Formats: sequence, structure tokens, C-alpha cells
Amino acid sequence: MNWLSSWESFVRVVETGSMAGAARRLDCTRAQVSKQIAELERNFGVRLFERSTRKLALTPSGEVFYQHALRALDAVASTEIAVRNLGDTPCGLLRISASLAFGRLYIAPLLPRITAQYPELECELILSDQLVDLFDDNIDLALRHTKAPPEDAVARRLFALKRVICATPDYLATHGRPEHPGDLAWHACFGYLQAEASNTLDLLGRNGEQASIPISSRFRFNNLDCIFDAVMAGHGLAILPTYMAGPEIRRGHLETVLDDYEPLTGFGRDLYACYTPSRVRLPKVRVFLEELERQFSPVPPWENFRSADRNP
Amino acid sequence: MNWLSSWESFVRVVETGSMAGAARRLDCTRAQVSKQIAELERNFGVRLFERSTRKLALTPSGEVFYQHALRALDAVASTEIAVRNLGDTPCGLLRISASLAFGRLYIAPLLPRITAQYPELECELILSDQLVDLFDDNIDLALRHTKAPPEDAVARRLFALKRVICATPDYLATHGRPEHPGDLAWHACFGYLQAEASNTLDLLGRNGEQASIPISSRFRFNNLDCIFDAVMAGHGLAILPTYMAGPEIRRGHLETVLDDYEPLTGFGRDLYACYTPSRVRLPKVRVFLEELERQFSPVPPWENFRSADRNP
DNA sequence: CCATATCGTCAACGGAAAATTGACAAATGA
DNA sequence: TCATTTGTCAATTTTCCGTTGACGATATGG
Repeated sequence: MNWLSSWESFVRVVETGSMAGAARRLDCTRAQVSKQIAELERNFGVRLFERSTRKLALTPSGEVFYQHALRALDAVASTEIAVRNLGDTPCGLLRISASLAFGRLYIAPLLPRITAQYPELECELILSDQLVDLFDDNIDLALRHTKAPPEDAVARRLFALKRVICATPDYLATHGRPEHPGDLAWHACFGYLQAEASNTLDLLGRNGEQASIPISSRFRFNNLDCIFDAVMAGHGLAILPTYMAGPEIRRGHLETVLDDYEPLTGFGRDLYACYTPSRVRLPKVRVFLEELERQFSPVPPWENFRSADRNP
Repeated sequence: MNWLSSWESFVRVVETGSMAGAARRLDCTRAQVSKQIAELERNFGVRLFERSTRKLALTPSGEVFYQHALRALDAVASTEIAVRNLGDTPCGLLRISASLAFGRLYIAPLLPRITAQYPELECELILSDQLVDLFDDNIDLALRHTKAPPEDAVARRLFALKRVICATPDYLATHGRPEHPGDLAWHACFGYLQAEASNTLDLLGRNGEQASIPISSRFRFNNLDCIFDAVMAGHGLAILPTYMAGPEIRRGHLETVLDDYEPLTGFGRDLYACYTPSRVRLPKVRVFLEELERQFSPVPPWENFRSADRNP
């Protein structure tokens, strides 16, 4: 039987408190977890869980095994980390996590480039706007725009993520161009729909004054691409990151409004590259970070969309 | 891939210095070891061995992995020991090592009895007159007659292993009965053939005097059963352990000579049960030891072959 | 100096142990 | 009460592990 897998399953069962829960986390069937636990018990000649009706409780033996197993698995993991970090050529599987829109636009195109450069490297791009767990999902590198990078991870600031309020020239011509934050209340204004979404749009003025305007739009998305498409179709205004709006602004398909105000979102102003401390020295992570800096530093390519005098 | 197996293979390769050697020790094919090492290197993205012509040399990365792997494997092993020792019902596989003759005669009959008593227990009896390694051969319990029990094992003295010089009545009638140690030189006398076998027969007299008589026999065995058969066939004298000779003596098929002298062999006078410290508390080991004591203590059944006055 | 044995490796095959599937009883909660 | 969830089991499929038998390369011995 597969030791590592069984032991990990056991630890997961202990931590989640149920086999079904562990199976979900481990992305396998309940039957397998059940069989692995049964196999462990058969091998050790010891009952690890007390299965009363529907509750799992660790037996004293199970507790002993749990403590030892944690140590052993940790030793195994630390071995792998230590050895893996010794190499100097990027190889193996690099799993990158990014948000849907940014990942599709600016990370996905990097994959063929980087894999072509390093023949032993494979890449997977996991696009999701939900928070992913670096450990659980085995993510080598997560690109996040967030206010507070996770504590248990190494967070490296890549660049500022600017946002603009914009709409199509057609829309502005028809509905009028907002000159003051208060004007926004009269416009169809799309906000990103997220769990803790506020119904207000917060703006930070040049002099530090803040304005909070209630958002009004009769359809909402949790997908930035949909918001972008709606804006491009002339359905209203939206706060868009410059990496999306920039090229369209330059081509004249979008115009910015209220340039003296900076939109505030729950995501913060910066994009971070996050990875677990154990992967700091991984060659594959290193070369990808270098590629990111080469692409986006000091100024990302999408930023030069307005004339120099208006670019602070 | 099978982590535990691959890591163990790697450690063995390091320790033996060659893949073929490791394969022999691990009882598998060279191809498998080779593939496991290659797989490890592929996974880690690191070269573990420098394969020049025909020598294997650890790379610096391999050295790091070796140190970590030792620790990790040790953690795994200690986990198994700790948990296995928690149970109280004998179960699993009990591997017993014993010498050919003694094992066949007195240990083998215990196996059906003990397995019948404990339904979850399986037994394997490894008979060999060669020294076995408790670790390498995964022996739970070794029965050895030796002068010096291994240092790294728990050795528990079970009982004295007496030996007698004997022959058939026919033989003694034909060739004469030796009255003094020196007389043995004129007889066909079979000694056990072992690596460091001396060609002499050493006797210890009642008063502490020692006699060393050259052994003369034109055929020799490294197998006690063959010696026994030869003696029973009237081909000569031999030193036989009482567990073999005893029953025949009582039935009158063999007679002892030079009863005032104790034959000295390289094996010492005592039978030990040896096991690694990690198995001290294993239920299966415990119950088998109890069975051994029940059978052979205080006096083994084969010892009462002479009349009480001659039994010291 | 050649013959032989041994070494590490490779590709293909066969089989054993995985993991999935689909079902079941038991137990919980609406 | 019914619907859901949980842990388990038997049967099936799939995966991958280990053997086999070969190869070139390289020591070793006569």
C-alpha cells in the first residue's frame, strides 16, 4: 500500500474530523479514505478511530499515531524541499495561481514563452478569483492583488495596480460626463461583485478627501471580463484596472472620468507574488519571478495610455 | 511512485555503494533500483549520483538527500514501532529465525499451535545456520545458541543447551568405547563444519582440565541433521545437542560416552532469544516468548534421558 | 590479450494493487 | 417522515510497479 498517501489521508481525517471531509479535501472518494484507514488499522493491529454512529473520535493509539505521523510527514516534506531547492535548472511542474482577468491577459501568454525556454519545465495556470490555499492546492506561485498578503507566505510586491473609472465615448456623450463624485450616483456603475462587496463606490481625492457614492446598476457580475464587456458595450461606467482599460483608452474606445480621484477597492493597490517559504529557492519559481519582473517592471506595458502630463 | 520504497532503495545504494549491491540486499532486480533512483532524480530535478564508468559517487545534492532521508525514514520507522507496540493482541506477521535442526524439531511444531491460538497472527520460520541480520531480514525473534549475543539486540537467555558425545551401541561394540579423551583420536568423529571450524574437539573435564583432541573423519557436514543421520547409521561418534540425542538415548538407540567431560563448541552453552529493542513490547513477540518458556522451562522436555543419579 | 562476469540502463510485458463506481445500512436533521 | 450524509463493501477498471531479457561499457582473471 502507499504509505505516504495513507498517512496523509489519516492526518487529514484527524484534522477535518470526518472521512468524507478528508476525501473532499484530498479530492478522492470516501471509499478510498475509508479503505486506507482500515488498512492502517489492519497493519498496526490497532484501532485508530472510534466510530460511534456518525462521529469519529481518535483512540489513544490514534493520537499517538497522529503525533508521530505529523513528525514523520514533516521530515519527508522537509527532505523534499531541501533536495528540490538544490537544483539550479527549472524543472518539474510549476503551478501558478492568478485572477481570471489578469491571468488570462498577462500570465497565460508567459507560459509558452517560459516552457520554451526551459525544456524540463511544465506549467499549470490556475485561474480563480476565489482565494486559493497555497498548501492545499499545491500552488508554487500566486499572483494576488490584495491589501494584506497572507502571513504565512512570502509576499513580494510586483507593481502598483492602478484603476480608473471609465466608459465609452458614446455613453459619456449620451449620459453626460461626471464631473464630481456625486454625479456617479446618476449613472449605471458596475462594481465587482464579491462576498464582502459593499454597495458603495469609494473614491480618494487628490487632497485626501474621500467620497462614498452608492452604486446603482441593475445587473452585476462577479467576473471582471463581463464588467469590461458591459462597459465596452456602452452600458455604463465601471472601475477597471488599467491592465484592462489601458489599451482601449489609448485606442480611444474608452475614456476615463474623474481622473483626480483614485478608486478604492477592497483589493488594495498592489499586486503581490506570494509563495510558501519552502519554495523561495525553487529554480522554477525564481525564473518565473524574473520573467514577471522583466515583463512588468518598472512600468507595466499597459500603463502608458495617457499623455505624459496627466501621468503622475 | 512508491516513496518509502524508493527512499529505502536510495539509502541502500548509498550504503552498499552500488545499485546491484543494493538490489541484492533488497531482494529485487537491478533494473528496479536503477529506475527508482532515476525517478528520484527526475522528481527532485537533481542528480543524486555521479555515475562515472563503474563507480557511484554521491553528488553534494545526493549527500543532502541522504542525510534528510535517513532522518525521515527513521521518523517513519519510529512511528510504526510506537503504534504497533500499542496494541495488545498479537497480529500481523511474526518472523522467527532459528537454526536448521533445532528449528525444525522444536520451533516448527509451535507455529500451528500459536497461530491457532491467535487468529490474527501469521508466522514465518526462517531456518538457517548462518548468521542472520535482525534488521535486514526483518526478523522479529531469533533463537540463537551463541557465546556472545549481538550487542545491538535484546538477548534473553532461555535455557542451557547441553551437548553429549554419543554413538550407536553397535558402533561402540565394534570399535570400542572411549574411556579417555585421547581415545577419541582413534574414532570417526564428526564435528560441525562451520566457517571458523577448528579441527579439534575440546573437552572440559570435571576438575576443569581441558583436552583438545584432533578430529578425524573423512566426511564432514555443515548440517547437524546429516551428522545425526551418520551417527545413527553407525558411522562414528559425534557431539550432538541433547535436544537431538536425548530421545534416542532414552530409547536406547544412542549411548553417551565420556560423560565426565563436557564438549565445548564455538556456540557456547546457552540458547538466547534475540530481538531488536524496538520489538520488546510487540504483543506477537511477547506471546511467542511466553510460549517458548512454557515449553522449555525450567527444563526442556528432551533433557530427561538419563537416570536421575547421573543428571547433575 | 581476449574471455568472462558484472555493472547500470532500457523497452516491453504481465500482473498486482491502486482508485473508481455503485450500492448498502445507519444516523442525522429538516 | 423523508431526504441527506456518513462509513463501508463488493466488483470493476485503471494505473503503475516489478520482472524479464536484452544492450553497451567496464573491470577482472587466466
